Amino acid sequence: MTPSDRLREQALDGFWETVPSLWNFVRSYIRVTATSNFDVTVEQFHVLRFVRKGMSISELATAKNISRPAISQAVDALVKKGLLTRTQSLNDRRYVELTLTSEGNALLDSVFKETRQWMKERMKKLSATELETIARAMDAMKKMLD
Amino acid sequence: MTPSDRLREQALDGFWETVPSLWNFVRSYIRVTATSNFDVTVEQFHVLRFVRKGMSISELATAKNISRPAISQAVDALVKKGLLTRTQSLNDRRYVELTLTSEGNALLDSVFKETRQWMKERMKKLSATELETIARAMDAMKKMLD
DNA sequence: ATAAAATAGTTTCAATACTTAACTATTAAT
DNA sequence: ATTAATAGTTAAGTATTGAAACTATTTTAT
Repeated sequence: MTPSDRLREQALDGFWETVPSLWNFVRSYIRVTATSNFDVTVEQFHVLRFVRKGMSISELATAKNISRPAISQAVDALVKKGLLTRTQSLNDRRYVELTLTSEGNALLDSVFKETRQWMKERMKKLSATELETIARAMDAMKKMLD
Repeated sequence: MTPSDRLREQALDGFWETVPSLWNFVRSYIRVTATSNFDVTVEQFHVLRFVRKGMSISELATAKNISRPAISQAVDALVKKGLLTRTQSLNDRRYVELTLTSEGNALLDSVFKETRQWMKERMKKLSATELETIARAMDAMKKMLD
């Protein structure tokens, strides 16, 4: 085991002790906020999140690892709720462009804003140095995605 | 906006740009490993994960935000697959103790080992300094959970 | 000590979500 | 000009989920 091997192990241990529980914690907060303030499930909320990023039906299916028909049906429900709209793409008419309605956008904005506020409050426990370390660590971790 | 307010904002931006996609990425890898090497869904895999932590049916339901009956039925499926067993607790006979079988333990070990190896490989892109930063950042982030 | 309340889990059944297979419409490739 | 590939939908069957009602056990209150 080389020294840099040991460093990787340490970072990895930290990752597994922290990220899954923290993300689960944040997700639970989103769940409660989204389902109590608005009539959407967490899954529907995440569909809206991906739609705002500009994802198509197929991309959504790949990203969420569920079938295209399942996404198509989830989109149906969101269209019925008035949170997004379908329009045929002009460039390639096989595509359906998903667009958030103003209600859909407002919903996402509201949930995100509230979650961010809650997280910022929790971050008050951290020192300036710790906050800087986190910001730098996040940049480094991004490289694992390429 | 105070200076430490700005630091919190920066750390928060980093969090949102990194953690959801990275965790999703890792989860996808686990999904493929668990479902292709073994006959379990990701959800079932996560149930096994929580069982190994010693969680009861009710705790599992709370942690995963689904109903007790749903967990009870998911446990049924895992018992039928020979991955875990139910036994009445001796201390409090209302409780059902969930225990992984050797097959269940082997499955978790195998998936975790493979995932860790894959992550370690990806971490080779990172410098020693970056790895140290990540390890320290993880410790700091843990404090947000209390 | 005993009745009432609370807790842990299960069963049943109806509602929801998901998958596979077959389909339409459109674009790309040979 | 066919053929193949891509994007999405529909339909039908399967599997997950949650609400309500239930058993068994333990705790609380009287």
